Amino acid sequence: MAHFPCAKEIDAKEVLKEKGLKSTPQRLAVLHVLHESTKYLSINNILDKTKEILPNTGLATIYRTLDVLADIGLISRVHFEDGCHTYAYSSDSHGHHIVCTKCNKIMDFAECPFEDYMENLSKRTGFKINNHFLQLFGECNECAGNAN
Amino acid sequence: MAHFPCAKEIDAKEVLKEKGLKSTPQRLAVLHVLHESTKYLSINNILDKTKEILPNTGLATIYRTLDVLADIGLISRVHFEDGCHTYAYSSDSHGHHIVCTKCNKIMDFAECPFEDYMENLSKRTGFKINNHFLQLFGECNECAGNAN
DNA sequence: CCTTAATTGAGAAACTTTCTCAATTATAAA
DNA sequence: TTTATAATTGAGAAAGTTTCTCAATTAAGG
Ligand SMILES: [Zn+2]
Ligand SMILES: [Zn+2]
Ligand SMILES: [Zn+2]
Ligand SMILES: [Zn+2]
Repeated sequence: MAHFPCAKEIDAKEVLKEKGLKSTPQRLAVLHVLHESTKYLSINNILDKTKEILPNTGLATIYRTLDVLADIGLISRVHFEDGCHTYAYSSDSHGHHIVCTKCNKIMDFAECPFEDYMENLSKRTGFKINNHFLQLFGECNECAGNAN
Repeated sequence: MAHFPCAKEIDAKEVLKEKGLKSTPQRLAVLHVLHESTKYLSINNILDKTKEILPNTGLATIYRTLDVLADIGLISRVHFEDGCHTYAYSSDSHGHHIVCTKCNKIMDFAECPFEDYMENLSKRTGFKINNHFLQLFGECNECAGNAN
């Protein structure tokens, strides 16, 4: 709630406009919730936090909004080996995530180690590679430091 | 159906035994279905194909079996940017997949380009990286060659 | 063979996601 | 400013997915 709207949310209005989409309070609120969080959030996490800003927000709107924001690259879906459908803010359209498996903290890193590797792999496999999905799991410095 | 059981399925019996799990016809049939397929398969794909071998197989058994096989590394879950929960055979426990987005064909490649990169990234982010998830999307040689 | 604990099938229950539609609202044109 | 319009929303119903329960079955070891 602290600083709303912030620069990122003003940018978002531009992106929405470019795509011919409306800048609704619901969309900005959901984006704000994800932007403010250092952890990945489930659908229900997002609904609850969005309702703190806009109490009447409906669940269907959350689903629709997350699809819209993910499609235009303002947020990312976060996948886990045994189930997915959580979401996180994405600071960069080519952002990969590191997830702390202890406290759920999430960090995105923009640079990508794949550019070279791709061509090589393309040749060997015969696949024309268009896209990739990378996610790292581990422990953040706080959690790795703690004995618990 | 062609060659059942094949070498891979005999190996699977060993792995199940090591873990104290029973080698049931259902588990071997599901593994066979995934092993035989060149494409990733949804839960319902797997149920249908398993029923061709064991007609009474129940849906709950498919869910339970996929969890077991994935936990012991004989198969992998395949994730997509906008939804997941499909499955594929995994020839290697550190196997990453390339998925053809036109025909759903899937190929796993065992070698991993990350070993070096990890340490570097660990230092910069402060995360202790334990695990990673990588998947590539593109077009297989057949699909890339065809105009359609 | 027996025994025993693990596994299964079936359907119920719980949970998640999508759909429908009337009411509302952001936007741009007048 | 108003006004017109198409996009978006909330609510609840519907559809779809996953998990649970439990009696019956069965794999595996003695
Ligand atoms: Zn942490
Ligand atoms: Zn990348
Ligand atoms: Zn293909
Ligand atoms: Zn790897």
